Amino acid sequence: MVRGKIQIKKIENTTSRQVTFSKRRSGLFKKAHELSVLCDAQVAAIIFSQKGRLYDFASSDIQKTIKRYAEYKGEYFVAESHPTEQYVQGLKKEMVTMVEKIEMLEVHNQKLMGKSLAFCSLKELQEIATQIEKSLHIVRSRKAKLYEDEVEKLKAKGRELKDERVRLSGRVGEEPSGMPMPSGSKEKEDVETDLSIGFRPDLNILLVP
Amino acid sequence: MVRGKIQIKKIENTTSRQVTFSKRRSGLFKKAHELSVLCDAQVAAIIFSQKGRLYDFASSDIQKTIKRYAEYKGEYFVAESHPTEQYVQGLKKEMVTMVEKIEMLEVHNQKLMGKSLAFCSLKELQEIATQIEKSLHIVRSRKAKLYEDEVEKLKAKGRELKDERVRLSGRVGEEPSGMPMPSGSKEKEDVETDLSIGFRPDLNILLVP
DNA sequence: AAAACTATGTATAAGCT
DNA sequence: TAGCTTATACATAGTTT
Repeated sequence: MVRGKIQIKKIENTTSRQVTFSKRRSGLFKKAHELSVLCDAQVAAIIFSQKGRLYDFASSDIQKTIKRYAEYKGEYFVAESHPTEQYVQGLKKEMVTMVEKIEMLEVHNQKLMGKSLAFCSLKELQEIATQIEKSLHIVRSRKAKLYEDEVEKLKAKGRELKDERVRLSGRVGEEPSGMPMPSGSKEKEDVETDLSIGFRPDLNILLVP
Repeated sequence: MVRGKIQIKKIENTTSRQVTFSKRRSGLFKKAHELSVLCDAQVAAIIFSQKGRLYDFASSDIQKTIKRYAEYKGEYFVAESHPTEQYVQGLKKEMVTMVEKIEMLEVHNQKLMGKSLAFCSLKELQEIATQIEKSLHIVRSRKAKLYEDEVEKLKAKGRELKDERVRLSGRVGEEPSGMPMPSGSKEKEDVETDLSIGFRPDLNILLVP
């Protein structure tokens, strides 16, 4: 039995509040349903209880309704745990960093290639020149090393061939009707010349520091 | 006077439907408000009329409520005009391109600085060396040009100062009781020394190619 | 805690202005 | 079209089971 009209303010008694919540919640959803049917309207209602539990009602698909609301209002609502505007901002920030890095590298490259020097100070030019000289030295050393290795390989190959020839000569002695061999000195010259040709033209450039 | 209980189905009479919509809508919002106050709940209601007009109610900020709903359900609601997955994919693709460019530039830089040459062929080393030599030549030319310009400027300044001195000497002759002036030769020496000091130490480095 | 009850307040359909 | 009235249906606070 209702004693009199109630005040619309928070019900302090927990049990009573929870009961009222349950009753009025279903009443609200019933009214929402009736409104949607009677008047052919799209209705959605979302209720979070004091304890944080969600109750919802929608006359049709609640997602569609919320989406329609978002479009109507030109806003959007995103769960924190999903790829968000925040995430996109992060990507963009990263891209800005990368663009800066690319620009930095390009400028550095340009300077190392002797371009875009118009606004360099003498001091800066000196630093660049020093760096380039250092680089040149390293590259030339590396080239020289590679060349030496090649020469060593060729010499080894030459000795190998010479040994082979000696061995073959011995066998020729055993079998005098073998194919004719060129004289030892000529052969050696030829081998060295042939094998050197591929590198000699480079030597002036490669080995003059 | 209500004749009897009504059927919950669409009201066909347009006027009557609109009146009912208006009445029940405000009734629903009133109930929603009461529920939120009595039970300390977070309540939001969204209604689209048949004509597509939006009416909403929220006990607090409706955006917060919808966002909370999105988080609770792990869903998100996006207006069509907002950044899509497609857009994010585009950004990522761009980033891949940028990463590749950075790597390419870094490798190029390294080679120009004489690093990471271990796997370069002789031919490649030669190309790098040629590039570096070209760069060095350009940088040195530029340095020489800058230096020449500085020297020219200094010479001009020196001439200017000399002229000034000559003029001042003339005036001293007109007004013998003026403040004492240093001797002409001493002054010229001082000026030239001062102006040169800033550059002379660099000259040896700058001009020796 | 949940469901049922019931007296009473509230919402509202239809009529009226 | 809107606002007021009023009879009636409906919702629900407080109580009981």
